[in-house]
Amino acid sequence: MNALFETISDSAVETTPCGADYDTVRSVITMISEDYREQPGLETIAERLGMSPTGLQKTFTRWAGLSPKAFLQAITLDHAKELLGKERLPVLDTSYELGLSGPGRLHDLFVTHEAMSPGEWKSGGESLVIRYGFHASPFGRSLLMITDRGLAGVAFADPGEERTAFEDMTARWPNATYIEDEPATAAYARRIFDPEEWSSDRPLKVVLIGTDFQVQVWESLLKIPFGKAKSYSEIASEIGRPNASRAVGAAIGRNPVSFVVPCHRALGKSGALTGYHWGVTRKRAMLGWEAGKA
DNA sequence: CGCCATTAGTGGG
DNA sequence: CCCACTAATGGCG
Repeated sequence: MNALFETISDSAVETTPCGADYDTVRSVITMISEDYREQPGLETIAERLGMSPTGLQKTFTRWAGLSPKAFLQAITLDHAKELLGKERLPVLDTSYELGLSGPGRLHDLFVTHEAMSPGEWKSGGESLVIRYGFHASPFGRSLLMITDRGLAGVAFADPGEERTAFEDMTARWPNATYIEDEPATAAYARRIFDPEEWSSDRPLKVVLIGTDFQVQVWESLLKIPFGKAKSYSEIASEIGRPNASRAVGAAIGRNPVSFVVPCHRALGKSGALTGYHWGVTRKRAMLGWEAGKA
């Protein structure tokens, strides 16, 4: 497929992922997945970005935990189908599965949640006080929004688009009071984006603000383990509306707590990445990033 | 067969 | 009316 990616052997790098790397990575992902006509190789991409191939390789690997080549494999249709995979129960070896349930969920961002129904945030969030701040994340700049009941919003922005992301979020609860409070949101940012900080002892408090249907869908997303995925129709069945897969898609698209409520783990039944509110490129990045940590 | 593109049916907001 | 869906269908290697 992309022969040039094989020319440079891996160099395992053990550094924590740095937010700035995402800009580089985003360009790479875009080039290899969207410029499919030319199929640029690592050397070409590095040149376009003004980097050396080895430098690019290092940056990419530091970010993803995966070489570009391996990353590419992790976001193919075949691999996506495997993520959807039918819980093939190894009938003979239950102990294996039990042993796996620990390490298998090692990398979950544990979340406790409560719902805030439209009745509660009536008239667009009249009495809702939301503090917000922008922070670096492995997926570009993120906008975090918190209430006294917990994390209410996570959005993403490409460079220069912060304003758009902010307006997107405030439009959801137009009458809420918004207070910039970066120090307050910074603690959340660290917790959310660094897997080292994930622990079941200290779950992250999230408040889901939406309709009953939406909240049901989002809760269902929270049950998908790290590094796995489900189809929209599976989720529809799970909440007892087997024919509502399209409505499920719409509800997932309205998920205000991106990444934390893992909307990137919802795929089309065929394994296709269909869509993502903050850009399919970012969805690819999240799935590939998870593949590198899983 | 497999891989598109098109169509019709779909349910929530 | 809009939509981050999907199963069915028909065309084309």
